[in-house]
Amino acid sequence: MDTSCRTTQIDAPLDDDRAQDIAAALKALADPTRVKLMHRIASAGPDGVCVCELTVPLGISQPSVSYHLRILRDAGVVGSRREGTFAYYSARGEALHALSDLLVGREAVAAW
Amino acid sequence: MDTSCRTTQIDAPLDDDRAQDIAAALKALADPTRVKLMHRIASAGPDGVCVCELTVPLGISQPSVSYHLRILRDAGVVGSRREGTFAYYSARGEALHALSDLLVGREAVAAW
DNA sequence: TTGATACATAGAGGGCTTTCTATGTAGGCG
DNA sequence: CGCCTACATAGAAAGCCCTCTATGTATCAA
Repeated sequence: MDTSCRTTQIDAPLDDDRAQDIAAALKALADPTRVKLMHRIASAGPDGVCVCELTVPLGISQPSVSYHLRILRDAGVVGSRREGTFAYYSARGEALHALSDLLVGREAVAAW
Repeated sequence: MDTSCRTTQIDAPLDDDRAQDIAAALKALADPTRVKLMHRIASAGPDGVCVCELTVPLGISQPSVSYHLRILRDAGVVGSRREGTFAYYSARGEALHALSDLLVGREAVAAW
């Protein structure tokens, strides 16, 4: 008897580059500190939050906050704006929606 | 003149444990290999996909596939079922929806 | 029982991540 | 100018993640 696996797999495999991009976006959010940052940033209005409001309550050093904010910004999930010596970060709902849709297969480009 | 930061921050901070949980769930998906696995698993029907269908096309060793499948299962985004010597993995839409809702602030429990 | 197949687990190695301290840059005030 | 504040960057140390090979467990067939 033939005992080999018989699952039929018809779907095209997910492109390497696309998988990388998706993973990179998710990775940006996949850290407790950044989750907390996003919480604070997104719960602020569209004007965003001043960085100085983020440093103290998180219990990590200011450079660490800058490090994480950069990652969030590079991933496109937050935007930044300077005003004098202050920097304000705000959530980019567009990017978050795209990721959200991806998770439930609502994405235009085939995801999962 | 007072140049101190004036952003008002009224929201309650996000709980450490909750931030950890959210980050852990996202982290499970935040890897190119696991993104590809999810793509294949979710594009299969509710019966799931046989592991043997996942090992070959991903270009990594079988133990590595097992490693990633375990992470996805521990995170609750996939379920597994045994049938003889074969194992079938299927997507858990419920968990994926919860994460999806979280990203856009549609979550019942305060997130961001 | 003996052997083969499917999958999981263990342990090691290399690379990436996150943290810190120290320093750099830029704007506002006197 | 000279100093202070707000934020970013650099470099080092510690820990985690992902990969592999080797081995273990379970099911099925002969």
